[in-house]
Amino acid sequence: MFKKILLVEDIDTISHGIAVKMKQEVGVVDIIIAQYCDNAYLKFIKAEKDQEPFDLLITDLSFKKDYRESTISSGEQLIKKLRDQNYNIPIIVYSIEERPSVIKKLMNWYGVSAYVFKGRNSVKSMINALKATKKKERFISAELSATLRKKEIFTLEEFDTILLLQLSKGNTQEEISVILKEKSISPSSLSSIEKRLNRLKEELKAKTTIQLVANAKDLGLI
Amino acid sequence: MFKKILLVEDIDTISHGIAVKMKQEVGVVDIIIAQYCDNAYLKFIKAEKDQEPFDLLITDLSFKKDYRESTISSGEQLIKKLRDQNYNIPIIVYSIEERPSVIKKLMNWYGVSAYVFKGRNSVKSMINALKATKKKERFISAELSATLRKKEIFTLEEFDTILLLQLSKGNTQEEISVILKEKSISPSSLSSIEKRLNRLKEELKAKTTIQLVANAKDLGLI
DNA sequence: TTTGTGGTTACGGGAAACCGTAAAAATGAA
DNA sequence: TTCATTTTTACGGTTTCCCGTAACCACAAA
Repeated sequence: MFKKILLVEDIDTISHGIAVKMKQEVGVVDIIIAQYCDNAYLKFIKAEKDQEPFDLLITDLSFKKDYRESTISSGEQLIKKLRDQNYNIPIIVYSIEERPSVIKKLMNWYGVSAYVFKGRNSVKSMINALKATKKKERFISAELSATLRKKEIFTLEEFDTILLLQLSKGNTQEEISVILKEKSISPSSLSSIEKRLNRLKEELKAKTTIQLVANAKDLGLI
Repeated sequence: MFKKILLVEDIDTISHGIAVKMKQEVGVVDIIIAQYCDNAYLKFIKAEKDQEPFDLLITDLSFKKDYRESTISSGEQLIKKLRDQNYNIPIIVYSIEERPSVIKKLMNWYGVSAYVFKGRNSVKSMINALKATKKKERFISAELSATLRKKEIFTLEEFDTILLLQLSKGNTQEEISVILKEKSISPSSLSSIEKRLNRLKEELKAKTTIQLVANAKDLGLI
């Protein structure tokens, strides 16, 4: 099994929980914890230079901001940075993120080997992810594999995002029309705005514009 | 220190992490973990009946939904249910929630004794929370106490909450008026609804009703 | 060229929201 | 009880939103 693991996770109880369980259940020897992405990157590079590289990276995606300023602020950025420098270390992502588009991107673009969902069975999932990764196989938590297959992904175009954001900022449709014209974004007419909002209402099953914005907020689209 | 603790937390790595650390650092004897609120409630009641009650409740606020159907779906609902039945067990909330209104509500309305923020230092915070609770003192994580003092908090009356919720569900003001009349909630006239919405818009600095609902969502008021 | 298609814009009528005013009802104190 | 104050309701006028229709434009296929 893996000997030296770099675990990137900001919430301390989670990293402790993982470390303990991994040692108990899988016999991992050495787990180094980093609470910031920047810190993780430095540790990774240092280990490479010292000829004592990590053989697995487990990372969260989102990290809380605090007083420290950071250049790498998300797990995705960390992964990208490593891949851009041609480090092919196997990576397991451990996150509450469940939007298919995000997961697909990680698996397909960055060659992440496993995606473990932070949930009620994540210890078992993590063990399976480790085993699969060891065998150079892919792994995705059971809770997600279903939704990944089923749900077609619904993403907003830039224009839709602008509309919803402007509405949530308190601008009327007419004001938005003016703003769009000023920025010379096309389309900008009131009609087009209305039409687009209608389409969005259908897609997000909203009766009123208020509900549309509320739903968009719930789904994390804005 | 506390002898028998009920820990309500859905993500298994977190509950493991807490359990391990609490036993190591504070010498807690017995930690029972519940991954669902319903389950937690049942365990709590059973312990009371068996004359072996818990002497502390530690709970998360938000829980993932899965195939199981649940009647209590959030930590707040669980707390409310216990308090409504006059159980005065000390409660520590452990959550990533950082909106002041939510925290204030828990501390003031439900008499939660400590609020621990899920972050990089939450183990230490949790230990301090336990100590404070033992001494019947209050405790709030350092990261939060600052923001709590600064921002003055705005809490809604029940009527306001109904309005905003109905709006976010896609009902028009007229429909809401009908609904209120059916439930014989006073006031129920369109005029009163309009007036109340105007007041809310002022208080939440919203230009439009859409922004009002969006802001309310951001602040965790609905 | 014509024709068709997809996207944008313009416009008009009806619905809902917005805003001010005033009457009616409820509340509370003397 | 009376009187004053607050809350709730009713109503009319204006704005914004909503929705259908139709014109306009660019582009591509025939």
